[in-house]
Amino acid sequence: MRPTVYINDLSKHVGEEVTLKGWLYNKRSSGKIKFLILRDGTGYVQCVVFKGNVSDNIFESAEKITQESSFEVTGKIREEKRAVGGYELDATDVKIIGLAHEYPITPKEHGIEFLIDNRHLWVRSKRQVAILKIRARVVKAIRDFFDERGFILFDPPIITPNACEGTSTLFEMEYFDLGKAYLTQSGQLYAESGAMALGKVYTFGPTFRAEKSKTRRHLTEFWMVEPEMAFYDLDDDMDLAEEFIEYIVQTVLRDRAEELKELERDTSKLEKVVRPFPRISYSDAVEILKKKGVDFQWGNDLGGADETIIGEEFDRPVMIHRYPSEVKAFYMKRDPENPKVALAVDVIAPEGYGEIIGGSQREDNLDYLLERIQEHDLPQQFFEWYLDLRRFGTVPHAGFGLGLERTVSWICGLEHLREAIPFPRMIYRNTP
RNA sequence: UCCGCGGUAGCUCAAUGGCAGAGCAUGCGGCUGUUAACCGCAGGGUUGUAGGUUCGAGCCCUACCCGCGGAGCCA
Repeated sequence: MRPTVYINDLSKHVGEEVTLKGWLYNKRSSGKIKFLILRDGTGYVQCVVFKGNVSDNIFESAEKITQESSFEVTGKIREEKRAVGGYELDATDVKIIGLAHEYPITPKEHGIEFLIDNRHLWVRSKRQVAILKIRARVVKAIRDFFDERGFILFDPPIITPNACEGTSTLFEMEYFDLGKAYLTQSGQLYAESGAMALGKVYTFGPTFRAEKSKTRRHLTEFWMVEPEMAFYDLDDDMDLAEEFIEYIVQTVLRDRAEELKELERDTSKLEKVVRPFPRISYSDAVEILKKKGVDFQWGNDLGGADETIIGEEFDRPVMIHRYPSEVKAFYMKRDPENPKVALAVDVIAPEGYGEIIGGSQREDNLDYLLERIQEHDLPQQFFEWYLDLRRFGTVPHAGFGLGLERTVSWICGLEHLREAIPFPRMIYRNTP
């Protein structure tokens, strides 16, 4: 039943007769010759049906097959410069498997809303296939990067009893007799526990935010990878972050060049993503904004527009460190040399793609951490286990979180984050 | 929650307050090398909903519904 030959293996079958199975991407015809573009998920190949070469029945099948109908086609493979992909199949047999009736996504342009309504079909289109292949490669690059460097995968729970950072609005549920529970917004606190057990760990999974964000940079469900390392300080954290980003981008450039071309991505901009990345302090960033005429007060958090302005100053991702501790999470360690700032770092992607990494050195002192929890008005009883990590052999440690969809979006040069995940979840949409 | 924009054929969009249209898709016909093929013909409409102004409303006014993008928040 399963196909014996896939389109991306055609170069090994030149001169042979093969049977391919897939769907009709598009059809063009000219009287007694028909061109059927078959796609099978691995590629596209043009199948030529000449009236003289096949029976009337088979020619009729080629005649009535519609866009996105599934079919199998048999014929000899030869090299052909005129055809997309460089190979062509001279059909001797065409069998329709499932005839499609009025496939809604036509070769002409569609609005994003309509396409999202038909996301289950939209994933078949060339552009979406390219994006999804790049996403899968980014995921593998992430795993390879950490696995090769001695990190251990450490899976945090998705259902949590409290808001990890106490800030974001979370999805809430009734958890049996135990009261309210929430979908996780980050695996980080749990990763810290893992780092104390295994040294270097990373978590990788979906996270959830119930914020009513309606922008092209937000999803309510998105994937995040969060490494956490014992005995790392902020500088070590930044070293790792830039090596990590360089690795992901260079891997995709090497292994997914064809897909980037399909997306018409300007790869010269990605080629520049090599270490070292510029590192500036928050205070330096404020100076840049002021020089650019932005009315900005030291102490405020950087907004999306501010990040874009700073990002445009550099041709590679920029690391902004030492933010005012007031705007950052309770677990971030304060700079011993300046308690007004936290040992935090955000990595801003170029070309206006914004924050792709947020990280910090964690507060490892029990008393300071207790103060932070009180200042942030957090329920201490939920954090006792987290405080135990400071009670029993505390060490300096650091980590960061990288947003998968924002990274894919930047590498692919997408207009909107929702193309970077198979089934995006947004504030007013949970279908299909 | 606030601000801005939008809703017309299956899809993308036109239409000065005066006969509701085009391209794509679909159906039929033509074409032996097409590259979002092309050429001809045909079917396809409660103009988001409700009300109002007007001789006449897709267009102007009011309310509502839905969507989009931005702010805030964040990856």
